[in-house]
Amino acid sequence: MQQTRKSRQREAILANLRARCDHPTAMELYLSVREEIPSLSLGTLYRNLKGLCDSHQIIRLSDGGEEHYDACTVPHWHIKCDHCGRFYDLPTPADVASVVPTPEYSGKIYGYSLIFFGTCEYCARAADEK
Amino acid sequence: MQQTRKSRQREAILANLRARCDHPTAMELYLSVREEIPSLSLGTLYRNLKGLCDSHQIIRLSDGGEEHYDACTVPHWHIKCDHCGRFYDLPTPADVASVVPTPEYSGKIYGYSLIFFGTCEYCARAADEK
DNA sequence: AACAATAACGATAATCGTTACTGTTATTAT
DNA sequence: ATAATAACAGTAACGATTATCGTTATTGTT
Repeated sequence: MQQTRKSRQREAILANLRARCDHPTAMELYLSVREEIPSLSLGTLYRNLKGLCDSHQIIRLSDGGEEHYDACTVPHWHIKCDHCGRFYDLPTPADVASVVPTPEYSGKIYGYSLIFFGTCEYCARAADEK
Repeated sequence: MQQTRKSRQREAILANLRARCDHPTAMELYLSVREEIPSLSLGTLYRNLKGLCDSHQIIRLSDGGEEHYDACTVPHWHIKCDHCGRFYDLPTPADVASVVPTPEYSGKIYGYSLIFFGTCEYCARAADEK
């Protein structure tokens, strides 16, 4: 069995991720949590991220390359910026469940990931200013 | 400049991917194309996959772990199976562009990736039979 | 409160998909 | 045919993630 006991490390990781508005990579999160727990091991971070994902306390965002993590588990959409590679939340319809219909399928579907591609507002603005 | 000349290798890779209905990983595609061109190098495969993606001739499907590739560039949705890890096409609304609205956003959005999660019909059937 | 069982840790090695490098081959324009 | 160089095969390097292992800390039980 895993993650049956509480640990200072896991609580710090989850608290850190919840406190921020970006969608950090494992390394970004690692460097940040290390400011509170300098002895934190990278293996511990990955192990806890995996457990937190498995227990649906956090969400993993994928688009090739590094994974990003999000502590907000309410269904919402993201944009992945081509320039800076970061993920940002998008204003998501309140009735999000009815906007994207679950397709007819003989298997089982329990959720989805919707990632828009483009240029984030910050990179777009920077490009305009050139 | 890249991919200005044609090559037997790239043509074989693209033809192979177009001829199949699954969404193979790089290694699955590699093993398959090697049956036609035994000398094919893995580096050549990756280099061409990258170029074909950049020129929008094929699509890359990501959900952590390995990348999968799809030669069908018409917008359509996928399901990623939790059990076997494979991607499958989903019946996608004909008016797909109007189903998912492009969110209000001050950056630029040019497309999206919609991946449903669940159990594919084959794995779901196998589980029922136990 | 001390003890025993073991989940979780820190440190580090291993894994593995992907990318980069290097000398050779093949395509394309002249 | 020739020259320029894109693309290749083979292989080394890279980097994010996972696994291993001996130690530490949490938790239920005396």
